[in-house]
Amino acid sequence: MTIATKFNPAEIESQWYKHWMEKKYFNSKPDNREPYTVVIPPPNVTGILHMGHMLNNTIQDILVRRARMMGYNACWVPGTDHASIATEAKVVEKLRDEGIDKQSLTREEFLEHAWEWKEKHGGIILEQLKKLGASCDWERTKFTMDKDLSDSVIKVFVDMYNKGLVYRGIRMVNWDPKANTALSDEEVIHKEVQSKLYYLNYKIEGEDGHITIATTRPETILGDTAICVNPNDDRFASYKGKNAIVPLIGRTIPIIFDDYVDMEFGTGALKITPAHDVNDYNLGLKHKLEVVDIFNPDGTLNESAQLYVGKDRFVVRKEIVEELRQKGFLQKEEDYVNKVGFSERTDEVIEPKISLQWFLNMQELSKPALEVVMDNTVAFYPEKFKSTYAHWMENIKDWCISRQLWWGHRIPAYYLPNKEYIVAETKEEALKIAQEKFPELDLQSSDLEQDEDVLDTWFSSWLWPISVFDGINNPDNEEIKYYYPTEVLVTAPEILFFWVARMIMAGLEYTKEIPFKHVYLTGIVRDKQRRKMSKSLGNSPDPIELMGIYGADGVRIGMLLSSPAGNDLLFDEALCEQGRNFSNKIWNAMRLVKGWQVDENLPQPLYAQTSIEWFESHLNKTLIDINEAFDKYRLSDALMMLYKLIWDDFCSWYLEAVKPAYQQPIDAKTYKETIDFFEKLMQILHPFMPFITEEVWHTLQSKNDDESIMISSMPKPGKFDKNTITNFEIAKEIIANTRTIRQEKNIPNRDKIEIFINKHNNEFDESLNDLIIKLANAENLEFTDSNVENSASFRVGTMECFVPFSQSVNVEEEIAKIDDEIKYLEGFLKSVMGKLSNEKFVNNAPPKVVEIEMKKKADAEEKIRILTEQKNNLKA
RNA sequence: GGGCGAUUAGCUCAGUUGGUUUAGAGCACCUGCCUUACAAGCAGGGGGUCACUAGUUCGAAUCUAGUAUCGCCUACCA
Repeated sequence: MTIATKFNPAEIESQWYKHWMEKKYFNSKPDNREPYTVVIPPPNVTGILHMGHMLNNTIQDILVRRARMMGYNACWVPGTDHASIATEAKVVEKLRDEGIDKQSLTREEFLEHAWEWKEKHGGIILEQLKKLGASCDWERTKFTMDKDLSDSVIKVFVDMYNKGLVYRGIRMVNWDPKANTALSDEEVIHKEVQSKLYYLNYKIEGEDGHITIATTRPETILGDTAICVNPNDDRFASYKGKNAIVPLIGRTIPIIFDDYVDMEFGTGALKITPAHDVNDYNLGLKHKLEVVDIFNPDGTLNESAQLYVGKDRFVVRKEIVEELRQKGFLQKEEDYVNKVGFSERTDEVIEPKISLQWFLNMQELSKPALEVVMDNTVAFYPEKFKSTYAHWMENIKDWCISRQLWWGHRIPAYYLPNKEYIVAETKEEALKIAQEKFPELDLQSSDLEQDEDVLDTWFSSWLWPISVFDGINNPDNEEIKYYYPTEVLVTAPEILFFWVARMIMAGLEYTKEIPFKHVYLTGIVRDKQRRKMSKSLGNSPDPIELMGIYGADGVRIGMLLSSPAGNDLLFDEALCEQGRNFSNKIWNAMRLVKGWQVDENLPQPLYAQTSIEWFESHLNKTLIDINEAFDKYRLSDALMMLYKLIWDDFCSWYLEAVKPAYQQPIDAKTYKETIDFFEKLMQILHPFMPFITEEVWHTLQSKNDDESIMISSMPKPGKFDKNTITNFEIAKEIIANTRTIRQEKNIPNRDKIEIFINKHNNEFDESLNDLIIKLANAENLEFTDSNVENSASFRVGTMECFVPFSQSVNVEEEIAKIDDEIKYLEGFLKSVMGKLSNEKFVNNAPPKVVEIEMKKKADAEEKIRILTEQKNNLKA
């Protein structure tokens, strides 16, 4: 049997994935095992796989595969969300390219195009996840606009309306003039921008004087309905009861007084535009000001503005400044840095706009959702996000849930000819209610007009852990009862509020239970310069290409190696390279083992027996540590422990130790143990590197078609013996030291050396001799009570080891080395003595600590004694 | 403006309720090796007054306060 010297992932990865699918290993049905449920954070249908998905889904797959091997009924539900704004924008753009204007289509026609687009592109990302090895139950794939999920959304909306939580109202909302829709506060990103502060003079009515205000938005003066000053500001006291005149349009507006105004800022006088600024809006309400809305939904000026009608707000800003300057209203302009809101989806500058929208009252919903996180019923990993969460939940505002779009869940509110409206799950039901409520109207179905708007996408995502199991429509169904609450949600901290918090609220409201027990927050994937990876920067590698180069296993390892929970991951292809190298190391270890001839009659050598005992203990101990790391979601730690266990301990020490001489056979017992160890290591590694582990597991020992590492039982840690591990460590240290001596003294590896050990009262496990002789390539190992002439020496603990060599010893060099060691020990001893000579330490420190210090002292003194003696011998 | 968090080796990070040989890992780096599993490798090695200052303590990377720098969240100074 010949095995390629270089591991080639491409060949095996697709083959194994196909095999797992055919065998339905990813599929889950309720049974009597304990469930381990994970719902995928649904990527949106416009997306293609990026590095953030890679990290996120790798983590989920690791957790799910491990749970499956540990005997849980693991179920990972995949799916996508419909992404109202992003998808609608894509479809509109595509139609425009085809020369079709959205406005020329009916809602139904447009939706047909949208569905067509979704069918074509919506599944790309899920297909890409398969390349990564994701062990999702694909038969459960959901989409937020599937019939059952849509019904859930509508049902919840109606229910919340009936409970008085959903209401309709005129509010200042975040308006995206590009997408032509309102947004929630969470969809607005505030950025600092360089802008200008314009000082404008408003004439005082019936006087010669003027009052100067400062504004960053001169175009909004056309919507001004007051000027406001602080009542405590003496400069403006004389303006009480007077009016000002808006430049250019000559509107007369009152000068009002409110201590909201900051006397220190600008001129101390503030222009009030209630229609286009949240604060102004509130002041407007308080002082009963007129509201003049000067903008069209697309950000151009409307008739109410009187001037510049039909022109874009930013064009108008430029032009109006010029006009104001020319006509003498502009006193001065200053550079100014302020924060401006941008749409998360379209990057358009948000326009605060008064409009009639649907809102969800968050006050009551947020309270229990805060509690369950604070008391760790829902545990956050890392825990630090609890405080961020608390801060948001304590300052929560109502959620604007309506969007002026077509793609999404249409709001089930039906308007009647008398301007009343009915909220109901279907038009028929609405009609029935309306007929009962207003019998005098003699209503027909055709009299009811459904609200044109759709719901925020998050209004469907927040039900995800419930709705994928149809728990809203059928609260008592077998699946929701079995799979819910889910185990862990793996997601990015960016959507803690958008999504995580709201899922907890929905979960508690509709199932009376938390939706997940743990929330694992991953870091954000950045490039080496700490920039967030983004399409516009072009700094994100294509994951599919990466997997082609390094293998899916390699990329998975690369993603995980350096990404502790909650810390941003500075992605570097070198990490994937490390992953690939690891694959290759495993591959070659397999080649070595598979190349051995087994001789049934050969007795097991002592060195092999010792090594097996050690590795068994060491493996068990490490497995305990790995399991602990998993319990704390410290996945990188777990991986690193495993990485070292395989590379350093198994390959570099164990295999080298048991490896038979060139072209010699190995004894059957050692061979079997080695295969066992190798298989166990592959099983422990499988969640991290599913493909290569399956391949190696099958190659090591032929398995039948119905066996797979992914459904095998995860090894459980057995007993380990501390002494066995410590003794082996001593042997390793002796061997490493002899290698250093070889290098220093230019003793070729193939030349045998001799080793003499002066134990100086130490216990020494002589069963290690055989192993040391083998790995140090020694002729023999002897014990001595005295100094060994003409040799290089080193110390392991308080044991002295000598390696004689033929050339004459450079005494000065040896003495210098010993002096260095003594110097270090003396410094060390001094720090120990500092403690021990301090009465307070001896009296106050726990006896155990004092004891340790005493031991350190004794050890250091003994070492110094030995070294000094050695030095004297050399001098003699 | 408010809140949260960070600062440990060239880089990315551990350091578990203050004490375990005067700080650990991976990568990178340096030296020597094509030693028949692996140069995508092997063997060995160097490298940090734990941001700064003061304090608490017998003892501080770890606790407290302040300073500096950075990051994230949040807010109505036009």
